[in-house]
Amino acid sequence: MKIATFNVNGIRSRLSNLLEWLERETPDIVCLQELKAPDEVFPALAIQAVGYGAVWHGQKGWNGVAILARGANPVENRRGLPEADDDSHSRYIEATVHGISVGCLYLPNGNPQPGPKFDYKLAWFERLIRHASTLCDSGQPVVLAGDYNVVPTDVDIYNARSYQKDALLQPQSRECYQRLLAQGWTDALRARFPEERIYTFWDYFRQHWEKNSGWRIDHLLLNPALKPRLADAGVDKWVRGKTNASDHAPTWVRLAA
DNA sequence: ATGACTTACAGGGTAAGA
Repeated sequence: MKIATFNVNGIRSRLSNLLEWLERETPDIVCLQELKAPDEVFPALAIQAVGYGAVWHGQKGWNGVAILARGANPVENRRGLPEADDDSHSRYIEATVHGISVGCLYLPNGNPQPGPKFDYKLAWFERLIRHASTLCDSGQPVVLAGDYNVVPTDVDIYNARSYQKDALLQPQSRECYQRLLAQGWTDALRARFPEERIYTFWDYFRQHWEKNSGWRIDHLLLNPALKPRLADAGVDKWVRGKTNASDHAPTWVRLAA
């Protein structure tokens, strides 16, 4: 079973790229972020036509998350994190698929920092950490996947010095990520490749894709009930190399059975 | 310090991304 996360940077602008990737790689479960579209225009029919059921949580203009399942309909457990009734950002959706609980998240960027956007990022992260604790200990297999907007270490970006003041590299952001992992989660890509530089995002500027000047910010976290099934992990870089690509590439894990 | 790109919203320039 292959589970992937993909920040599409606009589901309408990226639909043909998304469908091409789904048909070529046939992931079983997909977490999407940055739909940038209200719920009523989510392209459910086109996605269904290539064999996927979906649940989605969008909004006008930005943010937006969805979970797709090949040959199945995800059963939605929640939309939005607990304690976030006044949060207008669509950044979290959770569903059960093939016996696995799937949390799909789009963590706030937080730039510029310091400032209100960074405060919002850290507050959102704290709510995620509290909710993740119950998921981690549930005894059920859980994957928590998405665009975390955190560069975990200096090995996870092509040039950490250039971005020392960026919200994604701040000690507070990294400390939150480490506290999340300390609950018992496994960062699947880093577990599969303990040393290598692996990137999941290349911005559109200065030919960064062509020069492989990337960042690792899309993560798949497995709880202890799921970790024993981790068989492989990777990044579908070919998707980033297509014309009209998202600035992120699909990032995935393969599970036994 | 800024801008380099891209998307959405809107029908032009601004907000947002990371």
